[in-house]
Amino acid sequence: MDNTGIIENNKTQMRRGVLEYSILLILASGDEYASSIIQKLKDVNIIVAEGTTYPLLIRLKKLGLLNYRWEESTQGPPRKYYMITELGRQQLAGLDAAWEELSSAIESIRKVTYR
Amino acid sequence: MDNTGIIENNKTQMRRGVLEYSILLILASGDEYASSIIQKLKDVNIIVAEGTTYPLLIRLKKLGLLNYRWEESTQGPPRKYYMITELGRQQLAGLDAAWEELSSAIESIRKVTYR
DNA sequence: TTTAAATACCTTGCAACACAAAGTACTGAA
DNA sequence: TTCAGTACTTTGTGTTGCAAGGTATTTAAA
Repeated sequence: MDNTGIIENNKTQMRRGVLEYSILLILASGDEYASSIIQKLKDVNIIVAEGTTYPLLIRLKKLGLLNYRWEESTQGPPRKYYMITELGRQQLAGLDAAWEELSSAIESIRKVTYR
Repeated sequence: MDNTGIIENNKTQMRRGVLEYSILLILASGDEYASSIIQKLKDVNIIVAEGTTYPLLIRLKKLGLLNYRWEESTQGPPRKYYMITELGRQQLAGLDAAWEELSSAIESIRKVTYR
């Protein structure tokens, strides 16, 4: 049995839960295109694949949390810059609360365990 | 479009990521049976369904992270007490690190956003 | 003795979604 | 005109949370 696999798999699971939240957070401080979002996440050790990010952005657009505009690049093909909508900001506030609730829940379980 | 649904769905996503971790944490401080684990999670506002918990415990058992023993109850049917194995404790240490990495990642993105 | 309520555990089918892999398209330099 | 770099997209697969429905045990009331 591959033990590192158990951990790796679980890191994926954890990442999963906060991906939408992270992306909304990033877009709340400025418009970005997909590759740049992926890079910003990588900078804080949240590794996410293209095949995850693109469909997710499309989904958030469909839900009305994001919009996008095309913008020329000086290097390479045009970029799809995503921006957060008013609805997106409202939802982000809810996710903020959800994150705080969750992390304080985990902290309280950890306290009991590592007394 | 049902907006509360977006949040609810995402809380589910977040929960998802930390479920195995929470359960290992709980079992690291003492043996418990499934209903009791569900209740302890509910106490810290992590709501998880039976249909999630039972298959998960079985999976963790198969992976060798948990074991169980049957124990009579003074009220109702016998209970399946789960206990964490040595391998489980090793994996838990890895999940601890993963959790700290993830939560500090989120905090650093939040700092940029809410300057 | 039968019925009901409480407790506990388990299974099935569905839907969501992360990701690897493969593909399309644009640009500029060799 | 070929290649490398950048960017966006789609398909298929595997995992897994959960609602719903089910089985089994115990105790107590009717």
